[in-house]
Amino acid sequence: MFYASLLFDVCTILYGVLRALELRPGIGQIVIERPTLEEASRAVKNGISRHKTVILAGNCRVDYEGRASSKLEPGERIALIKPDGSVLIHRPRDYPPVNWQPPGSLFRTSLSEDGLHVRAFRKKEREVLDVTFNEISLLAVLDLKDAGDFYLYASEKDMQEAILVEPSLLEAGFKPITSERPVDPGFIDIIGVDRDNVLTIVEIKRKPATKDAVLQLQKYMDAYASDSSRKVRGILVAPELARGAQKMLATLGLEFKPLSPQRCAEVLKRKREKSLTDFFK
Amino acid sequence: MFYASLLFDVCTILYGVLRALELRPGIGQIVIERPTLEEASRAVKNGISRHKTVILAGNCRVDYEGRASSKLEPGERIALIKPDGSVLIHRPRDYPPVNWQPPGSLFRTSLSEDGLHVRAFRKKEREVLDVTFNEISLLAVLDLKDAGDFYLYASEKDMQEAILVEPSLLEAGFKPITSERPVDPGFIDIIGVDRDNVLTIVEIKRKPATKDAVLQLQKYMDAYASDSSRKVRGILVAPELARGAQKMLATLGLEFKPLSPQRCAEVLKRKREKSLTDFFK
DNA sequence: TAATAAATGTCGTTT
DNA sequence: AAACGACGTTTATTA
Repeated sequence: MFYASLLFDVCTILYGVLRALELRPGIGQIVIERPTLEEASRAVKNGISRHKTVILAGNCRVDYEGRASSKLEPGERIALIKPDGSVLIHRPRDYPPVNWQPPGSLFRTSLSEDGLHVRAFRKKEREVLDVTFNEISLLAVLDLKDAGDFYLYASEKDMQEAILVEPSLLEAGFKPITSERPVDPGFIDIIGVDRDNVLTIVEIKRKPATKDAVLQLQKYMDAYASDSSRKVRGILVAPELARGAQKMLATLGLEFKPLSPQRCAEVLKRKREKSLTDFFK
Repeated sequence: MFYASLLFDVCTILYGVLRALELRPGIGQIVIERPTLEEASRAVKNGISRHKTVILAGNCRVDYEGRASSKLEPGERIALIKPDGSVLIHRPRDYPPVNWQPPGSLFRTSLSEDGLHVRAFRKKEREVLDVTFNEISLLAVLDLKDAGDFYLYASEKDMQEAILVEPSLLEAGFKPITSERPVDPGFIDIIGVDRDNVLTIVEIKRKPATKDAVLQLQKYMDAYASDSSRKVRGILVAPELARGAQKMLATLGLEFKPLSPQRCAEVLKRKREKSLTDFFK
């Protein structure tokens, strides 16, 4: 056990020495556990100037001055500095960063008797973020290559909007009248009339519609059937019908229109592009 | 050079072996560069179950399914997993995470031929975040201790609100009438009457008030003096008066009330606590 | 550049 | 549990 520990320390020291001499080939990243503040200072400066992604973990205090002021007393946190000039200070809890600076920030790194200062400031906005580390447990300078495409498919709300701007997504001749109409149990997604002027109630689900969804639509139907003897159609819109929903739908005399959130997203995108094209011609 | 590289590799391997055997004493954190997926899997599982903070950097794809759906194609990112069950996926650019999961998420980590899967899900919200790493450049399991207090001092808006809910912050007997009133050049922060029913215009600054602030208040005064012969008081509220402002203030017959954003923040906090107390009694 | 609307907004407080 | 408002909101879109 003792020898293992000793061996480990020897390895760690050699590792550190070689790292400091930059003798490790072809890595493109720097990772140092418990670096000295001097080591960290050099690496951070170098990393920021070369537009790398820098991670610092350790004991720090944080001061912010801008639209408001804030002071965060010492504790162990993670600082994430990105090549685009954004900074995030994360405590070991909570989703939002406790302090931050948006992209475009400028940096000044310095050493003092207090510790390692990293200052991120935006001149125009007159905002300054100051992080002072007095102990660093982890330093990482990473060279992240990320060109992956990001696709966000529509939420239920977006599906609703897609049908409103392109009613033929539901069926030819459909005309929306209102949306988000409050009724007894909740909100009807869309109310409109079909090509034959028949009142049509639309319930939208972005996932395979279950029996619950069918019942929900039926409730809305009941609310309308009660105060009117007019014929009313009910259409359930969803990417697909879950098992069991088909039979219930048929029993209640309701209809189903398959529509995927992806499709809606595409239609909305095309509409936006079209309106942009129209604007320029 | 060759020997240095070789030596480095030997150190790295020994380091890894000793790490795997958990023979390193008294560190409380695990940091591995370019771990195997198996190593990473074990460490991540262990780290999450023991409520540590986990950082993973490397090539991954991300899928989200919940209120919306999203797909992020492969690229190098940083995953931050916190002890409170929050997850953040950060690309090497942008302030907001490209994907995330709020606190309270549950985790399932697994290995497949695709790579290392980390799934963060919230059952109640029916939201699932899936991150799949096929290559990991850095793994860190940190034991962050953070009990530091965070103080956010009020913004100007908050100072306004503090005076509105606790008018005696300005002076005894003050009664606010309107806030954010639009006038010719902009908005008057607060209009009210003092204990003698004299119309009072209040301009708030969260920083030492400069001559500009005095002039701004004077403009508002003029706007009111023009259509009324009533006596009107003008009070500048700020933590202090900047050099030069004192004389101008006296010349124009305006007044100054020192008030710090900190003080306002305290008052607001106490008010909130009080309303909470009232609720329970 | 300023104003407006959307967000997987999140995060509180209040009803 | 749902509703309402605030946020150092941030972000993108549009005039």
